[in-house]
Amino acid sequence: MASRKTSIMEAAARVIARRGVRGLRVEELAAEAGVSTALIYYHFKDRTGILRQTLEFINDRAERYTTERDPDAPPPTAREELEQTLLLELQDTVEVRENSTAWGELRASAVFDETLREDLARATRIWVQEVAELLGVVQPMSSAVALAGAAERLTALLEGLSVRWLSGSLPLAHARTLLTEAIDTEVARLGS
Amino acid sequence: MASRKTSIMEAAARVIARRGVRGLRVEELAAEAGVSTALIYYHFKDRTGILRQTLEFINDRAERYTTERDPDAPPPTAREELEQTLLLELQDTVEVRENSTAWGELRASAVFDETLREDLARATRIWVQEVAELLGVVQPMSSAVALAGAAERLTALLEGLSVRWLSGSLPLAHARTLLTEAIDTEVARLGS
DNA sequence: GTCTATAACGGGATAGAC
DNA sequence: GTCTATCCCGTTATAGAC
Repeated sequence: MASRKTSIMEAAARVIARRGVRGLRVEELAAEAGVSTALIYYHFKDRTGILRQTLEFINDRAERYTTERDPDAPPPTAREELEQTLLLELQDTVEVRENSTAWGELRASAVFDETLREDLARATRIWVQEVAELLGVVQPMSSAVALAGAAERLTALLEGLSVRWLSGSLPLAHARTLLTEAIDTEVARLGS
Repeated sequence: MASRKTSIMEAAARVIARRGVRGLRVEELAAEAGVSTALIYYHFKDRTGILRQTLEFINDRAERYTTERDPDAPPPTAREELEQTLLLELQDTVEVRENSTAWGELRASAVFDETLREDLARATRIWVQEVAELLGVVQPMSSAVALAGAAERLTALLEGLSVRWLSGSLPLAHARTLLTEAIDTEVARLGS
């Protein structure tokens, strides 16, 4: 049973996807959640508290959708797993949109907010490491440096494609194609 | 002689680089420019006017630094020109920082602001086209589609690397290395 | 826990003198 | 053209009833 607090965070995720972190108005959030602003301040200390806890909430959800998989399907090959992991972030579903939007906002905000940088850098490092490991399974003979480089390029490219998609400069299908081709290229590069 | 208005826009560029488009406070801009807020409203109709004209001003400057070149140096090869064009955006100079920051802000804002999207998409298209043409000189046998794809990947990657740099997740030198390697890879891909 | 009503404040914008 | 002083509104945050 989703608690009141949880449903407020769900509403906050929707508002953030619509207005951005910096565009979130407590009053709009209250309307979206169907509660009063006072209740929001009761559950979250202040505006910053709303943001902090909601971003954490969104991050937890992201881990879920990133790892969930149909239990009856044949186990994916390493290459398939790599593609799926990366392409998952380029999907037009509510959750992915909310998550990518929030991530992009976090990234953009960190340019001007020192306090966000460490968290963001750490999360980025973990993500890059994850992709590097998948690449290592696909191309086991590659050096650690080469794997790290490929992973950094692929994840940075994904971030770039993602904002272009969300900002209306690139159709989703095309973004997916471009990313798939980049994966091909990087895998080939590691193999040569 | 830089007019008062111009020096306000220069100050605005600095404030934007420090606080972002959405973080610009007219009062802070006034302090930075050493004038009163009223004078700012005298020269620029309103906050939006400040932003519009300053972004235009920044854009004009960008074209200058993108195309300026030492007249005594030997003419660059097509490959060099390609690398220089892209790597120019990854430099720790005041102007590039201001410009990349502003571009990133524009990109991030467009996710939530319909009115920015068209301009941004057009600017992106022009930039991609430019890079595609340079790639075409390096690899003349490539199809238009392949060139466009490579250009889209390289410019999207550059945007991704740029925010990572500005948000403190990636040292500048490393970003440059990653981009150079990506250029290598894309050029090789076109040649194969 | 949840609401209504309102205080408090930050920041955009303007009036009017010089 | 430029300043000082100030208005005014949107938004965050809280007081107090239920």
